[in-house]
Amino acid sequence: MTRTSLSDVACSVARATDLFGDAWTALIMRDVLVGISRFDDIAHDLGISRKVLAARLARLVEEGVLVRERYQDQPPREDYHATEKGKELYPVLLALMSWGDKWYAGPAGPPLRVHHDTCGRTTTPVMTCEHCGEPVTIDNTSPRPGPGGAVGPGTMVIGQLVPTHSE
Amino acid sequence: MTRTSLSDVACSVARATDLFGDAWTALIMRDVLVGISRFDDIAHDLGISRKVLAARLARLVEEGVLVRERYQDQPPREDYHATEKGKELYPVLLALMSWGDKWYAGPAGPPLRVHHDTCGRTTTPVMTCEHCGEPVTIDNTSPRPGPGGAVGPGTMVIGQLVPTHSE
DNA sequence: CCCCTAGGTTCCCTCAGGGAACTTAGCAGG
DNA sequence: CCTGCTAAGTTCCCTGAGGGAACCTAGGGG
Repeated sequence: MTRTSLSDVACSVARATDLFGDAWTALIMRDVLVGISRFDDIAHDLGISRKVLAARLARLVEEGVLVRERYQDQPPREDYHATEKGKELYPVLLALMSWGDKWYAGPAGPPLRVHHDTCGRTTTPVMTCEHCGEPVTIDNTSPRPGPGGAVGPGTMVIGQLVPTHSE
Repeated sequence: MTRTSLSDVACSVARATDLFGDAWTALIMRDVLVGISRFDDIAHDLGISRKVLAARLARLVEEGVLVRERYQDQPPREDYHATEKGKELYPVLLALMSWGDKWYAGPAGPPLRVHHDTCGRTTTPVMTCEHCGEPVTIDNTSPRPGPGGAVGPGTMVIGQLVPTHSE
């Protein structure tokens, strides 16, 4: 398939998707971030093929999202931990989880809750503006061309939309 | 491949990933949300195989994320628009974009900026707690079992982690 | 001596994705 | 009238990625 590599496209969604837009990668990151760090544990937890898991982990290490660390010497054993870059994928997982909770939770409610240690409450995370703190939605934002080029899939349209009408 | 359907797993990340954890789906949603609504336009914009695009659109309509609407009668032509459920995927895209901007933007900066109409500024969206408004990160949160069952991949670990030590 | 554990690698098979040609249906031009 | 264009798919064949299970390697332990 060669999966049409998207990393060269001038769109950060495409770049992120090139790595993260894989059924397993998100779940592997969830596991690692939640504390499941060993190969066999992840494999068993997800029911993923060991071959695919090895490939995904190698890719994630290569991308600097995970690090492979030796946790004992005799015999040598390695496990995986999130780097800063990896930890910052947490909001993506939260966004996915919130959406899944809202639209797919059964009558019993969501299978998992997130406790916000800072304020001591169960939280539903919200995407807000760093400046005003108000929620950011599709309806109260508009795309603008950025400095990093405005060509390629998707971005091309922004150049057409914005100058004419700010919709 | 049958891709090991994850929708039956008691984890909202897995459920969302089952739909969204696909290289193309995120990009299709980005296009539709940004105003690219016609089949040929999306196909051309993304460079996606028409066969796969038809399949993804059908799936998204089936899931209630998009609606197929007739925009002219003679000849009959249909395009695609996001439902409320679809629009709420926007935070997921924003999270992906923010992450991609931070870690993959070239020296020129991000290819696209988001203008927050509410406050009139270019925004970097942040995941915050709905209660206290403070940022939500992996380090200041802890997972708790929810009402919707605590079995299945990933969730099983929460039950082991939380009662013993809140790490 | 054999087996166990942990972290992979190798094998074969199937099926999803890529790419391009074909289909359908109305309208437009010569 | 015949040809061509547009938009939205559908069909075809081919490749290669994912699933599943067996195998490999290296250090302990009984």
